[in-house]
Amino acid sequence: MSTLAAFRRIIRSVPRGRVITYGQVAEAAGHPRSARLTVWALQGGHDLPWHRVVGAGGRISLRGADGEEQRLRLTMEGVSFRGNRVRIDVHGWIPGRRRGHRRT
DNA sequence: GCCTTGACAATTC
DNA sequence: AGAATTGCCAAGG
Repeated sequence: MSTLAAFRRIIRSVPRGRVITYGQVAEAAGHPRSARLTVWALQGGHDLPWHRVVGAGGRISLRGADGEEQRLRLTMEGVSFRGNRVRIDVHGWIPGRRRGHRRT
């Protein structure tokens, strides 16, 4: 499978109401230190749940209107925020885990 | 094949 | 806390 497909597969695996970080996508796709590849993967990704991909610590990396839309979409899915950060401790998704509850 | 560009991340100052 | 710095990997020019 192509690297791109691997990344997109991970992104697509994130269910509604959950979020994943760029770094985690990369890690799950087999490129542990390449968060930027997630950016690259999202670029062609029209059909991907792009709004469920957030920055480290739950930061909304998009600026302006795009960021607001992302936040809106996430909120609509039931994702809660703390300031301008998604509560990844609550909504974080880790591929392979059915119950995204972090544990140190 | 070298240089630039990315919706990033961790570190350092 | 915020800016700058470096690492990362693939694509496009």
